[in-house]
Amino acid sequence: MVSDSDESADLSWLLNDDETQLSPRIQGCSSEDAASNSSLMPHFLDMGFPRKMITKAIEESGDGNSESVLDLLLIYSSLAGTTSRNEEKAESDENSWADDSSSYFDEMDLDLEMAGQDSISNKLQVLVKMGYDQDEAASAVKRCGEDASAFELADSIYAAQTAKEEEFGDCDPSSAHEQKDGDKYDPFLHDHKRQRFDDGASSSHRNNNQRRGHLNRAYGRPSTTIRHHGGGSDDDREAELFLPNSMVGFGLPMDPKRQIYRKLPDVAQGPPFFYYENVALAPRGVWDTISRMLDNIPPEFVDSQYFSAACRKRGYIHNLPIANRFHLKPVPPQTILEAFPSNRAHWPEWDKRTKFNCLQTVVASSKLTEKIHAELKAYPNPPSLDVMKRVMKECRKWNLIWIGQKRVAPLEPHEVEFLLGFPRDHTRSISRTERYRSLGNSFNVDTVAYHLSVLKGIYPNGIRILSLFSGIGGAEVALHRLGIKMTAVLSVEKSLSNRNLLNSWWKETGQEGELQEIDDVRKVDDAILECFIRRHGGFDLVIGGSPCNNLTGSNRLHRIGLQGEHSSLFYHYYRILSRVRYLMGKH
DNA sequence: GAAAGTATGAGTTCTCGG
DNA sequence: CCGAGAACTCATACTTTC
Repeated sequence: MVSDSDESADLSWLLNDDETQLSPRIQGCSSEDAASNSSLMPHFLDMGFPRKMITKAIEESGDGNSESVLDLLLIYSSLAGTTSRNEEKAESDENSWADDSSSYFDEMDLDLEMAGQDSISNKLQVLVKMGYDQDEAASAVKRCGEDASAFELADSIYAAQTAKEEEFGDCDPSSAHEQKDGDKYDPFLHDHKRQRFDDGASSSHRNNNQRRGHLNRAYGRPSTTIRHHGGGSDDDREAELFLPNSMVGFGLPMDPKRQIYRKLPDVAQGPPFFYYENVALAPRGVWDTISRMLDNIPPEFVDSQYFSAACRKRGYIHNLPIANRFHLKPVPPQTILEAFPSNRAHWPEWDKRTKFNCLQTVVASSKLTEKIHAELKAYPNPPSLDVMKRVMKECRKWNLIWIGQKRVAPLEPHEVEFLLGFPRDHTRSISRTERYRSLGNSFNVDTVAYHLSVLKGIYPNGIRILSLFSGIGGAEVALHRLGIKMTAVLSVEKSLSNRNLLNSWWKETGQEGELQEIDDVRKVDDAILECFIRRHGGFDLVIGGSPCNNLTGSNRLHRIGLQGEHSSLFYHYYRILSRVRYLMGKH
């Protein structure tokens, strides 16, 4: 859920005013002094990084440039699994950030090794608790080795079970390649054709071989990513973040058997629960960074085509339970013609689409649809293969529907609302252009509701939420449709018209809870958070999707990654979540 | 000044035939 | 296994219209 139209992000909260003059000054003096005197310190402290970590990062960065310092901090965080949550521990434990820089990485590695080495009996116990057979668990240990984490072991058992199912099940191997419309759910845990994400080194790291070596060694620990253990030794490879071939996440409502089990790192245990969303097809390394910042939790990649008649490939990082999810009712139409039956009469046979592509923020011009109409009128029915191909290309690109003989048109705003799971005319209060933009930036309600459904049992008396980048209120609508009462909502949204829209919806739907709206994530500080926590006792859920403008392929001009003007607001999501955890721990 | 209209690819993965 | 082509993507900048 993003409102990015006018969201101009600067990084002033982590930069100093005279940051440009900072580097020569730091280079001039030596080590600690420069670091501790640096005015970058308060900014990074504010983000929740431990003081010693920041000192180390400033020293190591050499040039004192805030971006490279931030990069280093991200790496350290991933190595140490450190967030502001264990800030006090890190601060008080002198050894955790030893002054001897030469031993720094060794210590990190040691810590991680220790963390990964639970006793075997403990792991077996966990697996049995997860519902696995003792024998299955034992043979998984044999397969994966004694160092494997409980999560890896569960992965292995699951893969073995699924392999067995496919071997003896009723799957027709010949149909395995007919998954054009994605009705075959590859359990992504043992999909060998998965796309590969970068190893986590951002472009600014690529020329630093030494640093990258450390990164490769430590990144993708069992606790953070799924790792394969094939039978042969050459099947073993470095753990990396993968984008699954079919994005079914941790299981789908219509396929309950394909659930996976996961164990979250202790630091990630809720409450507060959190839920973060962004585009799945981001530039290399982006999801690695986001995952590292958010407790090293692997993203759940889901294509909303499994929930509606439109594709929407998104990644979600959250610490919600994943057992006993349920589907929002009524289940929306799953194909284009089920969604818009009245268009069937005009739909030519040669348009084989059953799903729309991703609903974006702008729609086709009338000039284009007129051109298509003119072209089709000039030819007999059916048109030549060549014309057909050209028309279909435009139809797919712009999600056009057939509204008359040889006539196509873009979806109406209320049709987009319908496909995304919003009530009709949810966005009627804003201009047509703005409706398309806000809807294109929004959640798919059914998908998000499926993930959030587990909260219903946990919070029968209602939840208190912090909604960042609220947009048109996809999270709120999802919770409302699930029948989860919102006792208090702190919503942050840049666009005034979207804020008004959410406010109207809040009143119209008779919400009893309190809705507080803020216009900028950069304004969300401890004072605001503490005020809410004092009034309401805390937050149960921190939810939001930060701007994707600099990540999406649709952006031809500024697809520059997480450091982009808009997408860098992700760091505020991280900052605010960290502060919420810290402040709630204090109370 | 707000709203609507229009031209503007790259980067990456997927597909399929050899 | 490999390579060429198809397919897809929460958009931006500028102009025109109202």
